[in-house]
Amino acid sequence: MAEDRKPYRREAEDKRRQALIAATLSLVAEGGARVATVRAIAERAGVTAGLIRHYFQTKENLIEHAYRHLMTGMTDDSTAVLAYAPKDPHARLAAFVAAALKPPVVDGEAVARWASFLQETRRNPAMLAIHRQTYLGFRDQLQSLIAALPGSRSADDLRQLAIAGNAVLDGLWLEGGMLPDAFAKGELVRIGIRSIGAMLGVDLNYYLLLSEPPAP
Amino acid sequence: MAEDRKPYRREAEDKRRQALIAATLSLVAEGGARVATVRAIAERAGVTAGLIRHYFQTKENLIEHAYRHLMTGMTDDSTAVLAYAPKDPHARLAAFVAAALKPPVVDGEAVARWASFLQETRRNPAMLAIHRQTYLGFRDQLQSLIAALPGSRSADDLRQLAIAGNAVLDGLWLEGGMLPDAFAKGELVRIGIRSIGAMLGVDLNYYLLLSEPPAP
DNA sequence: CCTCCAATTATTCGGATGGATAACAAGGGT
DNA sequence: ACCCTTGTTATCCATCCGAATAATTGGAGG
Repeated sequence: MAEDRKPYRREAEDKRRQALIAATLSLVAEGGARVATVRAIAERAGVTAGLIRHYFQTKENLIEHAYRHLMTGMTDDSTAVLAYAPKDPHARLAAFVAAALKPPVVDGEAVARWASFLQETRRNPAMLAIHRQTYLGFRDQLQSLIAALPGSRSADDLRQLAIAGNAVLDGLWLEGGMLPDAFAKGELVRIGIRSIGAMLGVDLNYYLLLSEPPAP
Repeated sequence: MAEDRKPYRREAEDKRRQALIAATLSLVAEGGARVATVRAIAERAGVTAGLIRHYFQTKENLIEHAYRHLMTGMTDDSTAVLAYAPKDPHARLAAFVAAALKPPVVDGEAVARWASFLQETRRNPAMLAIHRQTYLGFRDQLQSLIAALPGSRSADDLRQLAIAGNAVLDGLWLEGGMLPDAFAKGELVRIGIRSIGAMLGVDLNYYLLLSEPPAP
């Protein structure tokens, strides 16, 4: 009997966990939760199925880690633009809104991943906690950008504007990802800037042009 | 051998199909797509698993029918209010927005169902077509309500307002269903009315009060 | 160069899944 | 009253799933 045992390298715990999470996310993006089986995940990560349980108590635990990774990553993609944004609060808000309505944030695969996980939040309290945490995190980010605008607003006013602005971004992100060819290039950004500006009583479009001069 | 064969009644094709679709939706709402197996669906519908293939070529086909049923039902719940709404176009729009942001439209189970199906739209063209059709149907409904307002708007303007308004409703519907206790009673309606009104330059809240006098 | 822990693979298990086919019977047609 | 169509149940099948356990081997420490 020729025993051909798969050769392997030992890797750092962190590297393996990251690889398994990445494999999970890519599989979920392609085929939904159905195809993200322990065997498929392991194969994509270049290991065998048993190893998953060595790093995560259960498959659900791996799913939770992948979900948190996905959500914090998307928030980070939106907030990253603030590092290079101008100091003017209007321009900062405009840049944030625009970033949230363009690739890589707006992306069909991201929507598919997000939806796949969403259904799990109903019966898994840990997943629901991650959802709440990341949703409120993004909304607070938006709220602080609004609060930085000149003029004073009541706390209740700020809250309502942040919820509404977040809803616009969510809705546009969703449909832009699901039906990309139903919107012209740049249309989502234009609509988002216009409507959030209208809610705040500010012409954000002007400031967007300031922070993003047209390419020559 | 005591042969206990399950007694049964023959039913009209339509009745059986409806029962199977209803069973599918209720199962998906409770436990996501994972638990909506042919056996579970059949049991909830009071039949045996084999019957599903008698009415639907495959399980996917049943899922498609269930998805269409869900989506058209939700649109209908929102538009139903128009039958009793006043004639004033502002009040009609306000009533429509309010209906879309209250139960039974805003509902955690509905969000769960919707998300479960959403992931299927990426690889199943039939499901994507249903999504596009129902999304555009709802948006067109909103656009026609906006078009009925006094004052003339360009076609492009109308389109942008409908997309933005729809996005607000989508986003609020989503988070209201996912995190019901993160919002005060009536808060979603207030925010939706306020922000869509701001986008249109109209105080919709006034008209909402007109069409919905406070209960005594 | 050896040793030994643990990272990794391999094997096994009980059960669930969707689909296919065969057997049966309900109830309308005549 | 008795067919006979077909709605419905029952059974079987190949496959896959997540988890548990056993067997190996990589590679760091001495």
